[in-house]
Parts: sequence; C-alpha cells; structure tokens
Amino acid sequence: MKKSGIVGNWHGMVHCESCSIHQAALFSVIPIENLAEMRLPIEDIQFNAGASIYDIGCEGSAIFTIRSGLVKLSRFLPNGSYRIVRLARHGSVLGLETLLGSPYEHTATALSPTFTCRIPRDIVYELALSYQELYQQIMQRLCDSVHQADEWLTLLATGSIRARIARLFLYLEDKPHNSLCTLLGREDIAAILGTTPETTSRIIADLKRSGAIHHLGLNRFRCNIQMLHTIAKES
Amino acid sequence: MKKSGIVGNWHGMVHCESCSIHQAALFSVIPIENLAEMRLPIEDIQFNAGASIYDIGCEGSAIFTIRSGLVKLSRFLPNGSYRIVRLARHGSVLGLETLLGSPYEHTATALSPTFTCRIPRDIVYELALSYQELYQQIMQRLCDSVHQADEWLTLLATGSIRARIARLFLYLEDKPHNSLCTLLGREDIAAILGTTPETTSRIIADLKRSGAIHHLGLNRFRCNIQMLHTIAKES
DNA sequence: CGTGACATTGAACCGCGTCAACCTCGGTGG
DNA sequence: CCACCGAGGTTGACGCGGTTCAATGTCACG
Repeated sequence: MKKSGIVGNWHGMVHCESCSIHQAALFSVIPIENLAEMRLPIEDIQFNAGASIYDIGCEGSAIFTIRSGLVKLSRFLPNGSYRIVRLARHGSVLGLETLLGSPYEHTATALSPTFTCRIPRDIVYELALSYQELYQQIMQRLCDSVHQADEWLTLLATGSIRARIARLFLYLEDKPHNSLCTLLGREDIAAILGTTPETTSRIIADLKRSGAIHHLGLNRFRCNIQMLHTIAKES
Repeated sequence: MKKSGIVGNWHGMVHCESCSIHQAALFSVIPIENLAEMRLPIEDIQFNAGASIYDIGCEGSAIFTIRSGLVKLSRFLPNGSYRIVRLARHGSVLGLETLLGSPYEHTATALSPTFTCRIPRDIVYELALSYQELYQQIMQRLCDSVHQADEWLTLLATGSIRARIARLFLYLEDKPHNSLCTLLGREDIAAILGTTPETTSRIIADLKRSGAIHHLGLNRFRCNIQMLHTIAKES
C-alpha cells in the first residue's frame, strides 16, 4: 500500500492517441489521428498512497486526468479540522478551476497508488479554439462535480451516522463486481461523514455483527445490499 | 411576505439590453446593441414566496436568471426528509444542468418574492455559436456552483450546530449594509444545517442572550461580527 | 376577536464525542 | 528468526449536545 516516496514521480510524456481511457477522457472529442500528430506536452505522473497531487490555495497551471487510482479532495476549517468533499477515480478530471483562473480549491491526496496525466491549462485553451466540443466536455465535468457535491451533502452529511455509513458502503460498492466494497481508513471515513474514527469503528463493528457486511480482510467487505438499503433509509 | 398565488406570474417579454442586472448576467458578453435587435424569446416570470420555480427530476428546457429575490435549492432523501443544498440570489442562474440534457437536479423554491428571466435552452445554444465567450460565462457559473457547494458542506454541515449557525449568519450578512442579516424561517435554517427547528430556535435565543446578535423584528438581525467569528471557529 | 402558522421553551432520552486503555498487525532491527 | 515497536483499529465508560414530544407563546391575517 504505502512505499517510500511522498511526491509524484514523472514518467515521461504520454501518447493520448493510445491512452487506455481515451474514450472516457477529456479529449475524446478530438479525432485520434489528430491527437497522434500533435505531440502535446502532457506528462504522465504517478503518486503513491498518501502523496499530495496539489494543495488548496496554490496557483495551478494544469489539470489532472486520473487514469487509475483513488484521490480525496479535502477542505479545511478555521479550527484546523478538515472534511473530504469528494472522491475522484478513473476518468475524473481534477483542478478544472484553474481553467477559469482560480487557485486550486482543494487539497488533492492520493489514497491508493494513482496514475495521472498532467495537462497544462494552455493546451486546453488552444485545443478549445479548434475543437469547440471541448467546451461541452468541460461543462459536463463541471456539471458532474456539482451533482456529485450535492449528492455528497444529502447522502453522506445528513441523518444518523449509521445511515451515512450504510450509504457510503453503497456509494463505494464496485458495481461490476457485485456487492464487493473496499473501504478507506477510519479517519478518512470520519472526514467524509463528519464524525470521529471511534464512532465509525463502532458502527462498522455493529454492521458486521448484524450481518449487513462481511469482513474479507484488509478493508475489503462483502455487502448485503438489501440490508444496507434498509439502514440507509433510516433516520 | 406570502400572497395568494403559488405559481409564477408571466409578465411579458424582457428587453435584455435595458436589464437592470445586465452587467452581471449571462449575456453580458454580448454587445448591448446586438441584444437590442435580437428580440429574444426571454420571459419575465415572477414568483411569490413559497412558489416552486421548478421541480427535481423534471425535464426542463430553460434556465432562469434571478433578477431579485431569494431561492432555495432542495434535494430529498429516501426517508422523506430533505436538505437545502444551496441558496441563489441576484445574478444567479438556475437550472444550468438542462443545458447538458439532464433533468433538473433540485427543487427550486422562492423564499421571498422573486423576479426571474426564463431563458430557453435553445437560445443559449444558438447564441453560443456566434459568441463563444458565452461558454466561458457558463463554465464560470458552474465552477461557482461547485465552489459554493463545497463551502456549504464545510461551513454549514460540519461542527457543532452553534458554530454552523454562527457561520450561517456570517454567510447571510449583507456585506454592503454592514452587520445586518435577514434570517429565514427556522425550518429552512434547520434544512440548511441538517438539524431541527427546535435546536435552531434554542441556539438563536442563546446567541441573543450572549449579545452576538440583536433581534430587530421580523427575522432581521444586527450581528456582532467579532463574536460570530469566534463562535464560528469553535468545535 | 378568533384562527392557524410558526417560534419558543421545557423535560426526558439517547446518539455521539471524548478520553483512555487495549488490541492487531506489518515492518524493522538485533 | 524472533522480539520489539509504532500506527491504526477496537472497545469501554462517561458526559454533553442535540433530538423528540409536548405545551405554550406570538403574531399576521381573516
């Protein structure tokens, strides 16, 4: 899970035209043959678990596409506590606010080994001149972020902690591999739900006892979707 | 505060070129003389306090610019409770998700008499063809929404209810008319903060006693900004 | 003057935070 | 190879903050 390095590792320039997630990526609107001949200065950067991708308040000049991995976006309160406001995965784009001239609005931290493409802001501007559909793509991403944020608030910041944890399990469930779920560290869960690691731990133990989830080792769980849905509706 | 009608009242077509909030509006990027000759099918619609502007899940074909008034955007939970996820005021644009083909993602309800311009989606598409800067405008609005949502979560859904209420006062303060603040009904406040009307009422009474706020009648308050900031930092 | 919607207050209960002890497990060094 | 160590997870006891339910107060409006 965790290795030595804290900062991202540069791994050379990427070839968008042969990207594994091309069809899900921002530049999917650009014909592959054109991408191939453009030689864009897009870098492949990897982050170990725990590494920071960028920090809140920093003037950035690039966005990041996540090819694989899991990233948390956090914000801080005057009193020093913090809250995770979103998770980003495969296909997400981070730091879109820099396209509009704002500094980064979150601290982005890798939760698992994460592979990203760093795309300089100016490249996006340039491409948008020739490919107006790129605007649609960006608008779509922003719209998705708004939707995600609103759902986050209603699902994961409302009601009893028990219900929130059930909703988090359902939220994290790998839909393809049915009813399997990889959970985060207790402190991260607490920062998502607005509670404490202790309460989190207690309630998860409770869910295990009641049979709503089964521990498979190393934070992997098999979920009883039915029961979790019932609990999610409570309170 | 509340009159008879529940639905919006149609008040004729608007003249964008002479709009009171033109410089803050979506179409500010379009030269006034061009706006004048276009005769856009944009309607002026008013809503009384309590009236619904649109409902979550409905297929919409228009966005709304708020010329004046106050609007709450709500989402609902499986168990019937609901949460206010954002407030919109003078200059805000509602329903941008329809531009991307999604149904409305909130129920939008006027909290005070509200004057809006209803702009059909197709008009935006059309104008964007000639005025690409319009995309920047829309992206800016979306980005603002994301930022607002994230702040909402960290400020108004985190920490003790006492701290949240203090932050809400600071959030609602009319910056120009210093330290004055118009509060909402207790139930709406509760739906913003994720608590109950009773707790809200109790804590507001407490803040009055401690001198952090002074009641001026009909939900108007004069705030002691210093004290509120101190309380906002607690817990 | 009566009525209904909303705000306030009280009292009892309990969910959750807090603090502290203990356990578990993977990594490290002797 | 094993014993130790430290980080993170678990569990217990206790108290506070916030919910709940119910009664009462307040004000705008018919």
